[in-house]
Parts: sequence; structure tokens; C-alpha cells
Amino acid sequence: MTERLGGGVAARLAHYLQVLTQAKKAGRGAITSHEISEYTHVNATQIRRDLSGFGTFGKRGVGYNVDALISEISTILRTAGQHNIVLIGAGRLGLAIAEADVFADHGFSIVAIVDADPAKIGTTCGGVVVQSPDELPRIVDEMTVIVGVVAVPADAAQGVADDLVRSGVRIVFNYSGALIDVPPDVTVHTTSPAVELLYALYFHLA
Amino acid sequence: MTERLGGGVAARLAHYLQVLTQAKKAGRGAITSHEISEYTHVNATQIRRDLSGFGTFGKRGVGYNVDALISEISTILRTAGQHNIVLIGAGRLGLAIAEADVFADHGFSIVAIVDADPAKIGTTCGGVVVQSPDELPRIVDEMTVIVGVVAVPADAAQGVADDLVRSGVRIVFNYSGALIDVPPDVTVHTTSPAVELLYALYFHLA
DNA sequence: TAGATTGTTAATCGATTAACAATC
DNA sequence: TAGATTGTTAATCGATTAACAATC
Repeated sequence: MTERLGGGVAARLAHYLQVLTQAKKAGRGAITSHEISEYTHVNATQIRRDLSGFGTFGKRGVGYNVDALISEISTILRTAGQHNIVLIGAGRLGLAIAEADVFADHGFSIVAIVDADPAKIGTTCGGVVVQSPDELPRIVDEMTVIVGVVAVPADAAQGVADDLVRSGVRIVFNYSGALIDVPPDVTVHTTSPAVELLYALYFHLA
Repeated sequence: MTERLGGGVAARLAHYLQVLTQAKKAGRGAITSHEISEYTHVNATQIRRDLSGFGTFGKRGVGYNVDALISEISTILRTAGQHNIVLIGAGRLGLAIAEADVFADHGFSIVAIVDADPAKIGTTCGGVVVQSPDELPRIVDEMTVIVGVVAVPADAAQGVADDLVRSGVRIVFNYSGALIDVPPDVTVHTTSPAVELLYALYFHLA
């Protein structure tokens, strides 16, 4: 019964989950497919069909129960558990990420922060002590870290990614903007706000 | 001849542009469709077709000239010019954004930083002075700002967005994670790194 | 009951993929 | 020439959209 989802469906479900989590925080008890559509820019019919494929989660004339839907989608995506992250780079960007609760909201826990600057090692941020890059293999192994977040300058990004891969990390989240090469069994996600900005601007100008 | 692009094509072209810009920074003179595919996760055939629809930009057996392709895509997306941004929130995240060159790389210029904290007003960051939110309508008008970047805590995001919309901003870039409601003629883009993380994790676990 | 929204179908459109000739 | 990669076609698959009955 648990067949592998297509890439499109999985991406959309993750997006719905993000909106639902925020709606819950805002105190919303129920939400309609049209509201989810507004926030995700996904067609409302598409949303209803995506969901109805896994069960009847909605109530006609009312919408979807936020708590219940969060639980259902978490189960479908199998991301209900706790997952450990290591953050590389204790600069402004790194500390801003460590402070944000966007990861914590979805069960991702930053279990270690690493920085090459000796002056930063030993300092604390969000209850997590900054450690040396030398500790990386041990940290990844002992705490079963599967995601590494790269928040270093562009010219240091490839080196950091290499360290992460050598240490056993299989998902790299790249905030540096730089292009990163990794082995085929490792996934890199490069966040590029400018891409969405260029896209929005095109339709604004056109 | 300049017909309006479909949403999918425009988004992909923006993505290619981001990769090309980074490749140029890394000193690359040429790039193949397969390389762009690796970095964007877009099918290589799809990339070649997207590009060949606008002209013959590539050289068989070699690939695409990076500089030339940047110029071509910029023209297609009509984003070759300079565009002004206002940044709201001079906290860690805001300053990290102001420091990053991800926007500058694509011709977006942060012309003003705004923060409600009186202690921050008057301080400088990246050559830009932090101003009071009261100045927002004047700034947007005088400098023809069309994009507002929201880098404030989640509970302040809606208020900031309202201020931006009242001041005339038509594209809101939301880093707070909170859900934001705006009039129909305004576009909101909410960055949610957790979405892509959940997505990557699903395929890692499955 | 009346209004609203889901669940679902059918029809269209765009994306994906494989394959390969053209050509650098 | 040999190898590589583009440009392009054709065939398949998934996304999108409109429409509407079911039902809360």
C-alpha cells in the first residue's frame, strides 16, 4: 500500500504541510483547499485530488481540520519523527538559521554547529556549542545526522560539502549560492531567493 | 514576437540564470545542458528545448557559452535592468540578507533598510542606513521600489506586509515563515527551506 | 433549507523521456 | 575522423482546469 510517491506529489504535500503548520501556529482550526491554494500557488482542485488519493480527510462545506491534516501528511511523507541536522558556519547567516524555528517546526533538530574560526569554537548559540570541523565525522556518526546545512561564504562551500559527504551526510542544504559538486548518492538543495524574485518580476513587468 | 511566457518556462529560465551566474563567478566559460541539469534537477532535454525555442544559443559538441547565455536569458526575462528592493528588519537574518550578494548578482539593489527598533535607526549596514518604518511610503515612492523583503519575526510579518502594500510595493518576499494575506494584485513569496528538506528526506527514507 | 466546499470525472494542456540526425 | 553535444521529433506521462454531484 505504501507505494513510492511521484516527485511532484511529494513536493506539493511538503508545501501543504508547511502552510498547515503555520496555520496551526496562527490558531486556525480548519482550512479550505482554496486557502491552501492562495498560500502555495497550487490549484485548489489539484490540492483536493492530491489529498483524496490517500483518504477522505476533508469535510464538505467546511474544509480540512488543520491538526488532522498535519498528522495525515506527516504519515504519508514518513517525516513524523525527529531528524538531526548539523549546521556549518556560525556567521550571521548561520546564527539566523539556528535561531529560526522553521526547522524545529517540522521535527528537524540542529544538534551541532561547526565553524573553522578558532575564536568561535566554544561559544554557544541556541543552547548548542560551536565545535571544530575536525569533530564532524564523530558528530555525524554518533548523532546519526543525515542533513548538513551549509551557511559559509561561497568560496568555502565546496570544501565544506566535501567534509560533510566524507562524514556520511547524504542531504546537503546549501545557503551559500555557490555551485556544489557531490557524488550521485548525495542530494544538494541550493536555496536561491533570486530565482523566485526574477520569476515574480517577470510577471510583474509583463 | 514577445509573447508572454508560461509559468513553468519562466521559472526554469530564472533557475538556469542563477546557475549560469554562479558558473560565471566560478570562472566557467562554457557549460553543457547536462551540467545545468545536475544543478537545477531539470531534465537536460527540457533545458535544450526551453532554450532552442528562443534561438540557437548552443554549439554542438561543446555546450553553451556562459556569458552569452546569461545575456540571452536576461533579455527573455526582461530583467536585465536594475531593480530596487527595500529590506524590513535589521536583525540577524536581515543583516545576513543585506550582506549576501545573491540579490546584487541579479541586479537587485537594496536601497533601504527599515526597522521599528529606535536603537537600530541610524546605524549602517552594507553602506545603507537603517530608517524608521514611517519613512517607508516616501522611500518606495522616491526610489521606485517594487520588491519588499520581510525579515522580521513571524508575529510582526503581517503588519509589515500591510505597511509595504500601503506604500505601493507589489512583490513581497517573506522570510518570516508566517502566512501573509495581501490584495490580489500583490504577489507574496514565502521562503520555506523546510519544504525542500521534507521533500529530500522523503526520497532519502523511501 | 440554503450556502459552501469536498471528492471525482473528463478533457486539455504542458512536461518528461527516449531516440537520433545534425554538426561542432 | 572520432567523440561529444545540441536541436528536434514523437510518444508517454502527469498537471491543470472546468464542471458538478455529493454532502456537510
